[in-house]
Formats: sequence, C-alpha cells, structure tokens
Amino acid sequence: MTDRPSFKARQFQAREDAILDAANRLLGEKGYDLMSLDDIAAEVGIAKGSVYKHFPSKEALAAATMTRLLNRTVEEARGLPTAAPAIDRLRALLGWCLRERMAGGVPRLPSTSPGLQSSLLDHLGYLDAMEALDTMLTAWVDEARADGALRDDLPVAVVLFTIYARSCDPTLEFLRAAGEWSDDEIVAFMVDTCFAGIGKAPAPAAGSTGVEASGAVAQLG
Amino acid sequence: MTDRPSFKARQFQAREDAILDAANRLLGEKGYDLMSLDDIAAEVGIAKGSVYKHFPSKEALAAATMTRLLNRTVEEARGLPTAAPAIDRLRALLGWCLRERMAGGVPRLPSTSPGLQSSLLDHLGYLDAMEALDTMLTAWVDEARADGALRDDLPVAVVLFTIYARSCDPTLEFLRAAGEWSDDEIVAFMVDTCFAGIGKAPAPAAGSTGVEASGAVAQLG
DNA sequence: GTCTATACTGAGATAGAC
DNA sequence: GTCTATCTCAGTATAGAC
Repeated sequence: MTDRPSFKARQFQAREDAILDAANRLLGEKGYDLMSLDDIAAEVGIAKGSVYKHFPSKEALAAATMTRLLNRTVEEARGLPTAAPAIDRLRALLGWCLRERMAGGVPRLPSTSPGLQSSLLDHLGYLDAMEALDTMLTAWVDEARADGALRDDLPVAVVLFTIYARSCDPTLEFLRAAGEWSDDEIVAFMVDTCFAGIGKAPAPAAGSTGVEASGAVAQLG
Repeated sequence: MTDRPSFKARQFQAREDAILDAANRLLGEKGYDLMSLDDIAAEVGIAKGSVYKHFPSKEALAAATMTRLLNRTVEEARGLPTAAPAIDRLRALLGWCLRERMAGGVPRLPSTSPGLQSSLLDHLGYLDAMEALDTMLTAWVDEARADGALRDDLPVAVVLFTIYARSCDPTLEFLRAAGEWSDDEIVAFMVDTCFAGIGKAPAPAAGSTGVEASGAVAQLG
C-alpha cells in the first residue's frame, strides 16, 4: 500500500505541480480568460497537448489551481497559534493572503469569470476547502465578537465578505504602482483600514480593546 | 453653428447611446473579454458590422463606455450639495456608485483586463475625466481630514483607493446572493464598513465627530 | 449607413506517430 | 506520456450590395 512511487510517477507529479505553479502565476497576472494553454505550456516547457494528460480541460485546470490555493490557505489558518486572540488570527490571515499575492500573483475572485464559477461548483475539492475555511473563519469571527474586538451590529456575512474582498482588493496593485511604500507598509495599511476603517474613531481610550497597534499585528503569522 | 441636428443625425446618436448602454450592461455582467460584439449587436437589434460605423474597435467602444460612466460620476459628484461636510459627500458618492452597480451593472475595474487598460490610456477623454475626479476627491479627503472626520495617519492615496476599491467590491454581489438584506441595507453596510471598519471602536463619546449614524448618510445624494 | 457574407486569427481540444 | 500536426469554433474585423 505504501510503495514509494516510481521515478516516472514522481516525475509526472513534479510536472503536474509545475503546471499548477504556472497556472497560479498566470491566473494572477492575466486572469482566467486571458490565460491561454499555450502560455502554460511555454512556461512549463512542455507541449500544449501534454497538459491534457494532466487535466481534462482548461476549466478543470483552473479549478484545481484554485483548490490548491484554498487548501494552502486553510493550512495556513490551521497553523496560526490558537493561543492568540481570534482578532489577531483574522488579521494575520488577511496579511498572509496579501503577502502571498505580492509574492506570486494569486488568482482573483471566481466572480470575475462567470464560466469558471460554475466549473468550481462541480469541483468537489474546492467546495470542501471552501466550507472548511468558512466554518473556521465564522468561528473566529464569533470568538472575536465575544472578545469585544469586532462590531456586533453587523451580520457575520458582512464581516467575512469584507475581509475576503480585501484579500483580493486591487488597492494592493495601485499602492504598489505608486512606489512610495514598502510591501510591508502596504500590507499594514490594507489590513488596518479593513478592520479599523478610514474614518477617525472618536477619542480612543488607552489600551482598552486591542484595536490599536493594528499594523504590526499583521506580521503575526 | 447651433443648427438642430437632422432627424437622421439624431437617430444615429440615439443608436450610439443604445450601443453604449448595451456595452455598459454587458461589461458589468460578463467583463471585457467575455463580452462579444455579437452580444452587443443582438441586444441593440442591429447588425454586428454596423457597430463599426460608430466605434473603430471593441477596445474603443469599451473605452468610450468607461469614459461616459466616469463622466457621469464626476457629474454626480459636482451635483452633491457643497454645503454638506466633505465626509458626507464622500459617503454619498460611494453610495451612489454602489446603487448604480445594483441598477445597471457597472463595468469592473480596468485592472481586470490588461489589454483594455492600455487602450484606456490612449483615450484622452478617459484621462481627463479621471484626473477631474481624482482632483475633486483629493480635495474632499483633505477637507474631511481638516474636519477631523478622517484619519490623518494614512496617506491620501490609501484612503482614496480604499474608497475606489469598495465601489467595485464583489461583496455587493455576495450579499445580494445571500438574499437576506434589502439593497439599501447592503449599501449601508458597505459604505459603513468602508469608513468605520469592522472592528469595534472603543467607547465612542456621544455625538462627537459625526462617525456615528453612518449608514443613513449614504442616502444623502 | 445599414445589412449580409466572409476573411482572418487565436485558442481549446483531439489524433496519431514514437 | 510526450510530441507534432490538425480540427473546430468563436469572435474581431472587413468587403460589397443596396
């Protein structure tokens, strides 16, 4: 049962990973419909036809790419210290997503491509990962609320989607293009404005709820 | 000089508006590269070839559509009561953008389609409108800051892009799909969380800076 | 200026040799 | 399984009749 895979099998797997890496990068750079299989094949250095030995269609390839990414996010979330307050874990995870985007180019939201979206719903692994992430984050939000670190006058969905949207927010590219701030500063700005907003809070009491010093906490992970 | 246009000329203009309307809706629904000229022609009820009598290319059509939309936004901004505090005008404009999206489907950010982006930069009218909007909103942000209604520890660009990004934020569609809130509630949530954030502000002093009662103000326009 | 018909291109997917 | 070559089709853009 636990035979170690043959050389050819490992080579095959390595190539599949390379395809996923390329797809991940190109999805982030060009988006789903502008990314062609020629691009992928060229970047990996294989023939276009060979891609179909790994994935039956472009949509399936994209779905597998998104699934891998989502699973990594779940993994990252699971790895965060459970001792830390939930609010800090939420911040840290958002910061991690943003730094991932800066590093490799991360696919945008499924909603940008209606065709892809339906394909994702067929992909069981994607749905599983999505549900796992959703369950975990919902629990974190509840916990952060109970700690008094999150507003309790907003529906949980509003809070979750707001964080989710910020992780894909083009503000990142715009600020980067401006060239006036470091990557770490940009991440701090984005995490901070997501949680604290851009409006000035009236006279914060010193050291009360942990909303202060928000930028630094994004580095927690 | 001020001859009123002939019947044929007005008919031509009306058709051009119809083309722009269709392009506006379809860009919002499918995005640039999934929108075909067949779709446009079908929706307007004319032949595909006829579109080229109005616009020399698909990119030019898209650029004209985006320009019209941007000009309308500038117009809306100019029409807001100058007597109102700058922070309320910012809120109102964001609310207007979100309600426009709900009504007609508004094209997403240019950044979603690299090919289109370069075309926009060639389109002089687009750049003019963009600069006009940017100038006006920068002034508003400065004003709102001076009023103490916006954080002054953030760069202006961070504030502006955060608002801009929220106007295109897919959270709108997600909340709508959930079907639990009215359109007005969703707009209020999104404007409110943009300015006030999702974190709970520590012990707000009553009636101090106008950050409270945030949702309702979005209806100001 | 609007229509129908068509040329041309890029890209997803498949077939067949090795 | 991987390659080269090819099929197919959608979609942009153009030509030519009226």
